Amino acid sequence: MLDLKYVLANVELVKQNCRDRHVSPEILEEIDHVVRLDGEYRIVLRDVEELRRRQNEVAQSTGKEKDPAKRSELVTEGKGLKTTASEKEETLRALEAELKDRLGRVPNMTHPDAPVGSGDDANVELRIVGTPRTFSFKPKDHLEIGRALDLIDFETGGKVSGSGFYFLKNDAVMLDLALQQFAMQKLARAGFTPVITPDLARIQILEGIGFNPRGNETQVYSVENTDLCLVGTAEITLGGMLADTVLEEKDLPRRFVGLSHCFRTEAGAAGRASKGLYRVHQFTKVEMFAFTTPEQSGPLHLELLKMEEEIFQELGIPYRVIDTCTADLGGPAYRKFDLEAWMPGFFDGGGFGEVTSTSDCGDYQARRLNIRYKSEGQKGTRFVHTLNGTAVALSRAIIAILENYQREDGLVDVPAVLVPIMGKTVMGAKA
RNA sequence: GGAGAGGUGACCGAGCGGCCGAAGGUGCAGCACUGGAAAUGCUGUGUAUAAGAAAUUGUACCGAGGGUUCGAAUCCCUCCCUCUCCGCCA
Repeated sequence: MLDLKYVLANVELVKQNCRDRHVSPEILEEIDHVVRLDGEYRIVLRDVEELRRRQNEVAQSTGKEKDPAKRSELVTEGKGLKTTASEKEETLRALEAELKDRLGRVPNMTHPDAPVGSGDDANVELRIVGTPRTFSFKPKDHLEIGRALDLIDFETGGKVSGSGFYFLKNDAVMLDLALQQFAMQKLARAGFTPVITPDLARIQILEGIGFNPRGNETQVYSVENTDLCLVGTAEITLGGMLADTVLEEKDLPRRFVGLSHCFRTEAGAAGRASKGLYRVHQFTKVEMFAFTTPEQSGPLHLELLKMEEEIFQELGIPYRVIDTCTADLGGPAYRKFDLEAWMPGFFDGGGFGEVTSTSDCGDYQARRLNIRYKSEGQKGTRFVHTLNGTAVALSRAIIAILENYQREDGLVDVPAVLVPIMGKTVMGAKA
């Protein structure tokens, strides 16, 4: 959620930002509604506060008044005030709810260096690291490899849970667990606090992070008859962890690395690059999350990106770094970098596929989650900045490893850094 | 799941329906005392929001949401959470 005061003072900037982001035209109208509603809200608020002031005054003097006649006069006035006030308060509440609802739909402002535009043409490729391997044979995609080596079973996933679900088997299980270990250990060493989070979270927390659990285009599974949703990422639970708290500046930045299962309905994603493990309803993810001061967020964003790059460098997988254009930023993101790994089976002849991303969300999430910090010797509090970044999304990392490390004999080499964890050098060999 | 107890400020802990944004303590900050420190004493110490140059003043907040009342931290209802005991269970 943006700062209401900021929006009111910068209506044109906020609108231009929305145009840059190619959000739907209704959002631009929301901004006008916000301005209008704020005006109405202030007028009613003034009335309500005046009524309450008088109410308090009357209530106090009633208590002190000994003369029965005067007393009952005051009681009568108090009764009247109560009726008027409660009506006005209802109006006020309605206005406030609508205001917040509409304001919450407006996306975050954008980093001045983020490329403006939409689509892959507008995304800026910052660098390519590593060289895609040349195969002396025709490389398979991860689906073929997975089937041939009995590593991934989509048919059974479909039978048991529906399309988009799968069973990992045999060495794929070991690979999945090894990647979790690898990422967790690396980040713990780098000063991130390891956390295993719940896989469900309250609607309110989802909304604070910027998800929309309600509505038909939701990406989120909800649990019937509760206010709980299956999380789409540990970003939700990690961010929610400190909701409604006030931190000390000296404790910032705080870095966490969380593990959770991630559930996504992928509504409306049919037809998009969705082969095999690339777009699934459930996967496991190791996620970085940080709470910082406004001054720290920029540098820390680069730190998260560096971690993501190191992980893929150590795994020996070529990748490129994308500075995400305005239209592809999610609502809460102020700036976002994506890592796209080389996947030899991605389309014919290979291609880059997104494997991780890291976002600097500024105070957009902190405002609605009410996460603040205070500085020593300074009065008042400020909202923290939040950042998130994927360490490893297991599904897509597995694609990259299977496809990049496949051998002519059909087996798959284990990346060197994972050998000590997996305790073997080759995957898929019959025991 | 059953029975009971409880949720108050950074923390502990009082609180008769009006004088309670809330005693007292701890912690923290400043000042005094000291060669310096400890101990001691004094003073101050929530958040948000509106008005104001500021001092200050108004409003809201004692788990959340409703209700009773002229007036609720205090009474009633619902929900959430924590603790203890019993049952069940990975």
